[in-house]
Amino acid sequence: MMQESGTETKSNGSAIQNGASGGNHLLECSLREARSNGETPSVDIGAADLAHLQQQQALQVARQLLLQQQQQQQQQQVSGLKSPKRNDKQPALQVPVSVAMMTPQVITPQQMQQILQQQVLTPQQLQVLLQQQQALMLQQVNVSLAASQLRLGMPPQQQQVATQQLAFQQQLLQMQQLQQQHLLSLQRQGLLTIQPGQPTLPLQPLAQGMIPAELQQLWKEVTSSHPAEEAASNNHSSLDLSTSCVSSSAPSKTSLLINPHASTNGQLSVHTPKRESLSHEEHSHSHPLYGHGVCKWPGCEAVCEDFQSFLKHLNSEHALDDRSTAQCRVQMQVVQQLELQLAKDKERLQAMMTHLHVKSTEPKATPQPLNLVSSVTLSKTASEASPQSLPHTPTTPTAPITPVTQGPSVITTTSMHNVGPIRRRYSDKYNVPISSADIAQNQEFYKNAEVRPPFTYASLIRQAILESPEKQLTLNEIYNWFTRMFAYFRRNAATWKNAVRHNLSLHKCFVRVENVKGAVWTVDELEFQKRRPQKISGNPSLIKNIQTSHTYCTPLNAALQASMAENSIPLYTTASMGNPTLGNLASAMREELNGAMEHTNSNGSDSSPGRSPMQAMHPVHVKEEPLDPDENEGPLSLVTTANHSPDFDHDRDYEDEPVNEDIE
DNA sequence: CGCTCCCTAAACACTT
DNA sequence: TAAGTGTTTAGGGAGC
Repeated sequence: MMQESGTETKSNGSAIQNGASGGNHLLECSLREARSNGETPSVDIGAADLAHLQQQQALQVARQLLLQQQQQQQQQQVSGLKSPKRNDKQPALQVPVSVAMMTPQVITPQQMQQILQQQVLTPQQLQVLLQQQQALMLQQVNVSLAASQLRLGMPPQQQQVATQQLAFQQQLLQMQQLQQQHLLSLQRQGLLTIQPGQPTLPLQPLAQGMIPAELQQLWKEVTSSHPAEEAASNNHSSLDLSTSCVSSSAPSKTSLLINPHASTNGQLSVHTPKRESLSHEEHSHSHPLYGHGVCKWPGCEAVCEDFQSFLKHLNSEHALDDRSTAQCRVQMQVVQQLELQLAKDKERLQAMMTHLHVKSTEPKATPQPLNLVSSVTLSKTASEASPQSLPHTPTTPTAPITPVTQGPSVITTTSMHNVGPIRRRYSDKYNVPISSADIAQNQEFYKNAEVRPPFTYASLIRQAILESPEKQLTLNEIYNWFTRMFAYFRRNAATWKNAVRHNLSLHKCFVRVENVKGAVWTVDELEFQKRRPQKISGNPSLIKNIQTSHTYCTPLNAALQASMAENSIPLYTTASMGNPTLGNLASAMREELNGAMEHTNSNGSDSSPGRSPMQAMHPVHVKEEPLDPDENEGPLSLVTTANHSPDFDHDRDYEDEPVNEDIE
């Protein structure tokens, strides 16, 4: 029925311009890529810095204990965050290290030693304290996350801040990695032994009042029994420390100088006072305790002109004595606790990933959730996420997640690639909002698992087209996109291809543009938006989650985004293709949701002020085929970055598979 | 219950 | 002629 008019519309629509935002797109993609790789824009953290971090932790531990002893009970849940305002112009996460330095604590080296020698630092205590500190950091991260989520609605300056916060998060990750390396090295050296039975404490949401700076101070006091030297090193120390601690908060500013020498996997302190080892390492300028002209002994940071002087300093100041021993012990425990914590976090991560992967299958009450994922691809996906994880997830469903993710019944193709069409799946998902996390994850997931994506053909087609540099694709290219992005579509080509064609013809939102070489398909965003409204209306949960800020064509990017928009979020506009960073993906998604909300409210009245889908979107008359049959790389790469899945490469498989057979 | 969406299947015409 | 591309029609499930 709509056909007739549709046909005409289509031809007309083709006259529109082609919102080629390719340039932007690429740029942003590269940005995203960088971020997604965990690369910190302007800052690097060296092992030395890591060492500092650990030192601080140790200090905190020690001090904490002292306090505990002195005042019986500690107000464990101190006022949450040290840094109240995150939205300030200042990098939200500044750790007042330098400030702390000026306010010496009252812990003498003797005290510290005492503590250490008395074994006051039980693993549990250490862990608690460490966790508290970590919690603080996590809080900071969360805050920054929250900030980033709001970014879209922020003024430019604030967005910068948010960006910095992102950088901070990445640094944290880096630090964790480094710490891990460090721990491993320690283990190798036999300096660290892990007690298996050690209880692990749950990460506490609220951080103790202690801040890194204080720890730093503590360390200082404990270690610096040499006023003169301390004075000399003070400058440095404060600088270095700020580096290690604060760097994150002000990446751009601080621009940490990580000395290359110090990049020795953080085999710091533990390496200590062994002369043999010293001489051993003498010939290598990369002494773990020496870097950047500074002694890297925990809390020391004495300036040493050259390696020789450093050795001298090391032997004289950090000889085998009680103090050094105590410090070493602290360090060991710190490391140990960190390791435990790391293990725990890893476990948690596994569980999370497992849950996310399986969850989609849960709702279906499928006999074998795991099997949903094709045996072939599963291995891949699963292995990435978690080794053995998948199986036990059923139990994990947590309140927040499970309900939300419930919708998309994943149809397994595994055994059913012949079975093919499973209808209800779609209906299920329609009303189920897909969380950003889901999407992000699912993207990879669908690429590898032969699970039917919970998106309509229309949305997928649209996404495919929008992701292409020219915002237009030939039918064949669309096919390719499907097979690349979804393992599921590497099967039953006849079926889904027919569906694709059907959708292209049926929906007015898809405009066919005649080309010299043939025809390409473009998206008429307006039309597309029009048909969205109804679906979403029934999505209370979605609406609930939606916050505010209308986003104009937020920068959602990934293929998923489109799908997302399709399924639950109407507002998606191409104009938004210009996209921010991966880090903002989540926030972007949220924005998307917001948009959807509004859209819903306005019920398709594509009146969103900020966006102008048509302009940005509409295909211009195409005179020449933008993409070669095999030019899929173009759109593909975009997708890849967009998906923030750096490892997109690994889904090469799609190429060898059916794709070829389908595509001549 | 009717409407609308969406999916799948398939027939048919046209083009390459 | 075969294959690919587009268009239509039909039937069915599902949510509102």
